[in-house]
Amino acid sequence: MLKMSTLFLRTLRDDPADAEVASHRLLVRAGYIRRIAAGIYSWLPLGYITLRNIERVVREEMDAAGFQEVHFPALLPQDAYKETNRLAEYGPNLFRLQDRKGGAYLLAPTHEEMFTLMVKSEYSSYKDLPLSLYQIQTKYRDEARPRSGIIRGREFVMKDSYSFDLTDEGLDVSYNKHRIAYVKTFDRLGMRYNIVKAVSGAMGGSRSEEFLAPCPTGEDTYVLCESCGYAANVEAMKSTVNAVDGSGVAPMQIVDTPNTPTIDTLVEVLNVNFGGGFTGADTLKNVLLVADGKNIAVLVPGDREVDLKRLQANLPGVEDLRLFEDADFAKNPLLVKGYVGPQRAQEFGLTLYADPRVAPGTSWVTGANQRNQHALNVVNGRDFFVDEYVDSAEVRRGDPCPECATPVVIDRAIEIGHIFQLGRKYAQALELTVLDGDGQSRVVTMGSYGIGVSRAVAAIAEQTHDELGLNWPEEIAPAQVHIIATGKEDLPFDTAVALGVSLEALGRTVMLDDRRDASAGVKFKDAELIGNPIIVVVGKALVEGKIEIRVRKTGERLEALLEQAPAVISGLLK
RNA sequence: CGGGGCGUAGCGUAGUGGCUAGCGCGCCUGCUUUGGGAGCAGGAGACCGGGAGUUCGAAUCUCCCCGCCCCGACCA
Repeated sequence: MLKMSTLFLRTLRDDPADAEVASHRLLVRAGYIRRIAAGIYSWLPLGYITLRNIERVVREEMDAAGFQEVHFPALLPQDAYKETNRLAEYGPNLFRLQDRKGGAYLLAPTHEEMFTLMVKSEYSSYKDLPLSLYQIQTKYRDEARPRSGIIRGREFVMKDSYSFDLTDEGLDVSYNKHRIAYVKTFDRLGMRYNIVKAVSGAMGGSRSEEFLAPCPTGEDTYVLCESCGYAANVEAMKSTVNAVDGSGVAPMQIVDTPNTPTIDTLVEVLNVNFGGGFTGADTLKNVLLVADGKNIAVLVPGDREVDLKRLQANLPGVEDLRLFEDADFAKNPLLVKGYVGPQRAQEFGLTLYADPRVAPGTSWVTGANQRNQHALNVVNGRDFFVDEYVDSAEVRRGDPCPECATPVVIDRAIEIGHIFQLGRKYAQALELTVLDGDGQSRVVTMGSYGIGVSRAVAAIAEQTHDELGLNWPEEIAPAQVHIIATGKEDLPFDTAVALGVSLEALGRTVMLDDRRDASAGVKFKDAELIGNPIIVVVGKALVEGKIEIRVRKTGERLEALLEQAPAVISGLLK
């Protein structure tokens, strides 16, 4: 029983000045966490109990799925990460350090390498597969910008699992087992979430999904089709636009459009000089970029921006992507800033990418590659030729669902889990092979699966809090029942202790506010701030032999006779 | 890394060159109080983020550094 008279806890009446998002504010105010440095937090008793409750649920579900728990050090030699090139890939995001002999170490940002090597050193036969291992470990990433309290820290607790299979079909099975285990886990954690298609990215691999907890303070943007259930990270959203017949379009025509370097100025001049009815959507925007040192052009409708994240995610292998700068224009005098058109892209040495919205046969107004001139009736496939179609335009609310064409909604969310078919990249690099039934050496295929455990504390707080404070689901609250004793006599305090003992005998976790010097008001406020699901008040109603029960989530209040109280309270919980 | 904001007691804050740096919460002592962050009285707690400078005099002005928060770039 957690007794508040001795609990190491100090709640704050005021919001901390350096906390903005609700989870951060409330976790600090309620005495769960304290900041040590940017993105680095200490856990006080209430916070640590909550964190361990989440760990417990995660562990139980992983074990139930037949995955086996191991544990690696957070402090590791750099060697393995060198072999997989992740030292370079992580760059400055990696905490690096030296031992006294000058040996190169790091604080692990994730553990693919170590798991791969561990399996390699123990197993060598296909008969040992499939295998899934996991750990719950502290990870370190030197984020450029830690933010939102515990949502994005530089030190965080993560559950990471890895599956090992001989075949692609086996990987699918392992992947699906993890997916099911994750659904069970997040359901038990009382979270609202969507399973969303994600981009596999440079790591390769065929399948990747994110578990996103919708929340306005989240960092991820995703699209959701409320009709068919399609959900995707904006980067992974597919636009489906069909080719049209452009054969009837009048020939391309070059017109003078003085001082129209932007879409807005162009549309204005078009409407004044060339008849009305033009909008930004009729124009074609030619965005010039440098991709790993190579000049490329991306075509999007003029009323949309290029989403750089989305573009990069859909250009596999490209590591460095940036917009053209003045210096780049200076080096390429044929490319006229503000008047670039795709008509001579290949001639100019540009690889021409187009968003699918710029479909074959569509006709556009675009730059004429001459200052102060634009071209009308520029038809894709007749007047310019796209090298490759790539989803790159910003995604908007109302865009058609790729599965059923219903307008999609866009929402923000916190990523709480990610399941990912890694394929053979790590096994190949670190030579994890097994012998198959024919005695042939085969590279193992892997999956990697993560749950942000400490982040889940914040995500749940974000989703469940109200204006009074935190408001935990019962599986993870510091205690299921929060008993408050009021008054100055011994009776309510003794009664509260006895009630707590009875509840614990029924398997319930109990927190008891037995502070003699705190007023009832303080105890009520603290109980609401701390956010345990059931608040029991032992006080005034005691003269009638009753206690008062309040359900934190609903605000519902009821009374129970003392002798029936344990059963009644317990009955309110799962 | 670019842009913006901020750094005064455990927390929230006032104080734009001039007395001993003020207030609220919290903390300690005593009395009173005990169903919605109680009252009175007394008290402890701050080299005003650090350094250098300007000045008779700096929390306050200047420069440098450090730290924190927000937006963006980046990133799970």
